[in-house]
Amino acid sequence: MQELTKAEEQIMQVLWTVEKAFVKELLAEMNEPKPAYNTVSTIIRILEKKDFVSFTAFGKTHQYYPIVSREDYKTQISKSLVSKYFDGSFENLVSFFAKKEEIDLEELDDIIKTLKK
Amino acid sequence: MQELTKAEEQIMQVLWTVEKAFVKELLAEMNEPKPAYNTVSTIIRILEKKDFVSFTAFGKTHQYYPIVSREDYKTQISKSLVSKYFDGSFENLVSFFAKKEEIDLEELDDIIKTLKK
DNA sequence: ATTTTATAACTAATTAGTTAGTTTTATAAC
DNA sequence: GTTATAAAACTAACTAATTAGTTATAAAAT
Repeated sequence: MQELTKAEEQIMQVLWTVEKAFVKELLAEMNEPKPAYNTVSTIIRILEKKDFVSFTAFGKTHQYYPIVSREDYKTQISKSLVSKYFDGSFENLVSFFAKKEEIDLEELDDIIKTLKK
Repeated sequence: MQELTKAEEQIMQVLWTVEKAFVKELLAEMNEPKPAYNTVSTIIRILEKKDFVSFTAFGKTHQYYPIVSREDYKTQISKSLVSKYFDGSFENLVSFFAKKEEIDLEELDDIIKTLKK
């Protein structure tokens, strides 16, 4: 699986949210300043070539949908972050941010208890 | 703090490891295929402009060192990941990867116990 | 003092990514 | 059937990033 560029990621985030969409609909979901219709259209065709999206054709128009899930993509990029900055260990990441008090220990404790059941 | 491009990040990773270095030394630390000396030199000057590195001059030659720590940078990019993919919550990230069994629950429990002391 | 060497600085060339105009084509409206 | 419309496909222009050659300059060697 390849990495997404900034512009590609932006489109994917929208598509992951709406699950399927025509270019026009993607554009509608985007924040100002909106890119040109053709810009979105170009990027989605790049995403097609990268095998991140596919489409169903309705006559001439295409309804696009993700073929890489948000979950799979976030798994990949999280792992890449952990490998580059936390020695490949999620435990290191947790302990790093727990020390910085960015993670609540009680809450974490609850999460573990729930998962252990 | 700005984001690093791929090439910039590569140089920073080396510099963070060796703590201070002349261009020649950075190059020596890099894996094949090694870039040209001038490539490294250019990138480090970009990093200078971005305020990621500074240097001490020895006559004409510069010994570069990071002015943004690895810790600060990894904090930033981790937060950016969490905000984009985990709804801004580290707890979400932990629970996501715990469910995928990428994080060992016992180990996590130990970490929490240690930190609570 | 002149030549050599090593380095930073500058600059040019290339490649990757982004943006949007133009063209083509299928469908819809008349 | 011709014209209008809307979308994808193609393409060009632009911007950002990468790579490395050329130049200038300071220090070292002779």
